[in-house]
Amino acid sequence: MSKCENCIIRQFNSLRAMNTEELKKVSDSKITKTIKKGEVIFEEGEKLNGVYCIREGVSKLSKLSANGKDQIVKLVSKGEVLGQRSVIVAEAANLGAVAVNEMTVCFIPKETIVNTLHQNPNFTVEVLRHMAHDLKQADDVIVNMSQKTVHQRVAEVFLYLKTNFGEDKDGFIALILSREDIANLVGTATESAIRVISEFKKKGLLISSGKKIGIGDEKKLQELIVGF
Amino acid sequence: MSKCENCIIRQFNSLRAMNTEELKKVSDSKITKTIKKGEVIFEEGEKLNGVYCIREGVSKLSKLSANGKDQIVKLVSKGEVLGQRSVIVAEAANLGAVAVNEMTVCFIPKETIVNTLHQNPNFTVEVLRHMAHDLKQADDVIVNMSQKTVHQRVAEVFLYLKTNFGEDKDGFIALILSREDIANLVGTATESAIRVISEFKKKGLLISSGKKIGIGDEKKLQELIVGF
DNA sequence: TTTACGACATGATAATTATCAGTTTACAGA
DNA sequence: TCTGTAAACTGATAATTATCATGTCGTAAA
Repeated sequence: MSKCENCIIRQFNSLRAMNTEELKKVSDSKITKTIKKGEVIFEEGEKLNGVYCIREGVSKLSKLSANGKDQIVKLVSKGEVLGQRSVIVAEAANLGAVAVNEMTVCFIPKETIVNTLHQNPNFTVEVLRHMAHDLKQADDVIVNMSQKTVHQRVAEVFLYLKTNFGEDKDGFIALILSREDIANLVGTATESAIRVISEFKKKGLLISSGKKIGIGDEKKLQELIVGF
Repeated sequence: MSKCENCIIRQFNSLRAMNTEELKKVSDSKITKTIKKGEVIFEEGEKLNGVYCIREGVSKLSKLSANGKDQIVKLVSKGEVLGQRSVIVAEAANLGAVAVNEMTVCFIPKETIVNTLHQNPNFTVEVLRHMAHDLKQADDVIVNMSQKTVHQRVAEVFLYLKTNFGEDKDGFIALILSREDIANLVGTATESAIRVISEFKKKGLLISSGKKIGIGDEKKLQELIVGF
């Protein structure tokens, strides 16, 4: 079993504020699991017994709305921690988490987290910082959702995907998402998302090959987002 | 000058986790101000030198979007603290704050907050709890914005206003907002908001007299929100 | 290879929402 | 009281987006 003390993933999240002793506790109590593409990590409304530290892969956090479709609120990937919020406030998960691709995660029981929270102020402040960052991002998403058109939001999603997940050698975005996922991320109907993508392809703003999609003209996409 | 130790407002926010000594420091360093309706407390992008604890009145937190209108992200009122997020991560304010009505606030310098954050874990955890709550709410707003119609969002806003700000003796919501503010809260054009309000009035879902608006049929509004 | 199915795609149409233009109303200040 | 101005409102129309219906394509299982 690998040791958390040596895990480089830790550098990217709040666990880096833990001391050696605390990390040892985490290491001893953690359970590493692999999760297949499409598998549910936890459901909306589920009580969580711990958090999931992502070593590999990407998860979508989404919420089902009354009309039957689910809105993807955010994508979470390598180095980030899933379920932190719910564990801290000790309430049921507000969002559901599903694996977008094959994942490797470390499950850390809530006791380990909560104890450290009350004993190590540095850790608490670090978690607070992350949460503050998430909150800012969420506020920005609210503004985007309510003030931008579907065209602009689609453009934004692809630039976001590029900067956060990178490109392969052929210039396609490394993270493969279904059109439906893209639509759920944008907050629009799947058909609408497909239409906009086709339009962007025709105009050279995007390129694609099968399910792979890449940025064709980043500058034009940027211009489109801010409004011609 | 009134003492923070005796301030009941404190009971509602994270300051209640401070000890006597810390509260004394806050009390000594705080500046009480009154802010007139429509006045700016801080602007989007401004560096904050402290937080504002609201003793009286309501503030809207909003963000200007490229198309010229600003989206109200949330309303903050008595007992809540403004600017916490920006002070904690030491970065410029992401949202601007404007007084919706006459306000009384206590300005607390950032040093006082930051110092306590590093010294009193209970305080930090309490702030974290509040932030976690805000994050959940923000996530819910994202889902509402992208999945609900303008009609549903208008209905939701009025129920929200009723539960959070109460009603006067005639059954009107205690907080008076302009139609433009309501539109900015809903994330729609002012004319659209006005039209929906008129429609709801005709159907008896809302009642109104001048700028005052009240709930006419709470049950029907609820049904409308979840989708008949 | 054939079959079946799900994801992708496109057309036609309807529903929702924004925009523009103009009118009425409320109300603060002269 | 009169007057000017901002907010509230209404109508007509355009733009955006959703929905339904249908067709194509690729791929995995038989």
